[in-house]
Amino acid sequence: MADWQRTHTCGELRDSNVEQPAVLNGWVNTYRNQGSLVFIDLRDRYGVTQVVFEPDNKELLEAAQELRSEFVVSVTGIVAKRLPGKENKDLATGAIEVKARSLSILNRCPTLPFEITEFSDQELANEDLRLQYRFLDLRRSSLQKVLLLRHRLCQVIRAYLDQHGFLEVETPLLGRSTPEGARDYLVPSRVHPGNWYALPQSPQLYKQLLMVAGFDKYFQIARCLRDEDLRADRQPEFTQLDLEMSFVEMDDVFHVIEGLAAAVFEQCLGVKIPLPLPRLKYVDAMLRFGNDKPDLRYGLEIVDVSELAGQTEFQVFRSILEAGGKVRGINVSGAADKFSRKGLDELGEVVKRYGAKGLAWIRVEAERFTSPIEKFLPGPVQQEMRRALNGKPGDLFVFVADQEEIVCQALGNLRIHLASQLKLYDPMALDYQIAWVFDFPSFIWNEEEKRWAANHHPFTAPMDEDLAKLESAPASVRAKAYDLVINGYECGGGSIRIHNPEVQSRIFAVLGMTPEQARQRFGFLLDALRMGAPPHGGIALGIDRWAMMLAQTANIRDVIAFPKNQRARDLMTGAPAPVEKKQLKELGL
RNA sequence: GGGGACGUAGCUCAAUUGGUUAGAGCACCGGCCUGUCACGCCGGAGGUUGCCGGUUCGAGCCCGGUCGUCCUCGCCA
Repeated sequence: MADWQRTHTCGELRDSNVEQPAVLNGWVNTYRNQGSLVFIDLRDRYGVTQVVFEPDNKELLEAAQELRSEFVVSVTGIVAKRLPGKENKDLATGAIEVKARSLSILNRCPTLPFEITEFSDQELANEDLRLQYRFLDLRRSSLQKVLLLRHRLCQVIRAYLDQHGFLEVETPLLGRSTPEGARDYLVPSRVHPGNWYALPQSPQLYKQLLMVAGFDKYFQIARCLRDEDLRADRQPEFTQLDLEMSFVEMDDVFHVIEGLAAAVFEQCLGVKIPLPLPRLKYVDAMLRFGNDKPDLRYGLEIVDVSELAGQTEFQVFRSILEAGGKVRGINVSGAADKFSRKGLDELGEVVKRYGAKGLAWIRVEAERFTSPIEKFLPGPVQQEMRRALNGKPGDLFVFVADQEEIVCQALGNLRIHLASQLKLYDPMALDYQIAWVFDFPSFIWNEEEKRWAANHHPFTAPMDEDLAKLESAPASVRAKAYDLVINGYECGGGSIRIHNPEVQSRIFAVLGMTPEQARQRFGFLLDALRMGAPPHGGIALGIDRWAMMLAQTANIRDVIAFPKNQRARDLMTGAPAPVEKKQLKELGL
């Protein structure tokens, strides 16, 4: 061992180490020069330890005075109890300090583009600057904590699934493009000019083939790539816990994942998740929350008042109902005096962003309503309305009338907006409302391409009782598909798969694929289904989003060591970047 | 591709209605300091107000364009 190498980390020295010699390696976190006395806080990923340079060794003191933030140093010294009253209770190592005997500067550091040390009252530097120098940003303790949490998450998953008999298997990154679904990232083949690999959107087909091969419990922590536009919770490459089981139905998948979720929150955060998790049908989620991934940390449920609206004299309501639309509302409890006319106008702007024409509102008072539409509401209807929305004096009712899809979108997003504006939940509380959403429709109509598209993916099994309606009424076919929702984020999704080649062929047909196209694209799957495929199903959990939940951040870049920016660029390396002509030539491009 | 927000010192921000030499804190440099811990005190340096153009006696501020970043709609089986 070289004489500069550490004997302890910067987070481990305690009272019990007093009078022992120690060598610490780390970064100068802060530097305090008092003339004849220099203190430095030495930092590594385990913690911070105070080192003191005293005047008895003039040469060493002078060397210490050269130190600056983020120098990498090795300090040899003796662990000492701090002077009485000088302990630092904010520091795990705060009872002691290291009295330096020698100092070796392993590397110097210029003034950095931004400061590493985080202060509560100082904003972080711009994110693009921090992404450009991600290796510096990652020195921040809050990011180190997040990556630690993410590591713990993956360790808990591996341990749990191993204990439950799951086998971790890797599947290819270079595969075949499947035109259904997201846009593929393509990789040109040098050996086969004009031919292309696609990077996987998910290991979906491979894991099904593993089931056919008999690996009845499989998992993989797999990178997935989709060439679509980014969001605060979406990166072009992301990580899924991909999992599949044979001889199972929905409840079996739910059971495994519920146990896993409980283990994750217990072991990562010490939070107990009550099981079984609540289950919500898709139609109910859309009705009550306007959203298939509802945030269940707060109320503000949506109530259908179409029938009552039909009994009013309000032409806006009546004409929309006659056109087959819906009128739905939310009781914003106790909010009657929290919104001025201007505030209500702003809520109207929110719903307009989602296609609604406007927002009707009622302030609930003891005896009557105050509202621009009050005069259109007969007394008995007002009483019924009050009852339907469980209105009390001081409440605010808001309504959107439109086609059902727009009502859901508008009120669903208004609900989210209101909850945030009225602070109906604490984003920093360890409050996790986890639920299953199931009973999804199998197909959605793609107006642009004038065809049915798979709502989940084309390998999702329809409900047995809906099989007969596959060709005659695709819209009414429900799927054996399910999503796992945490605090308003879709954190997982899966399904029972089709294991019957005929059903699979019928699905391809509904999706507008000719048998020849189906065979050309998915022949290997159809063969596999013919050759002894067991019933199977599974799920994929979004690891990045789980990490976001654990870390309580709304930004996916916070939980990825080297993320892309919103325009899919890596600001640190500059990728994507041009390549040499020679490289293109080799690829026949 | 559409909508919105933002861009001022190395960093975070300020700059009244368009009006003097664009300020502050942190960081940086020099000096002082024997118990600091976001040390303190004194002094100093640091600016193409993203970029281009326009309006004006005068632009950080108004207008047009452009670049960049974030949020969002579309998209994400």
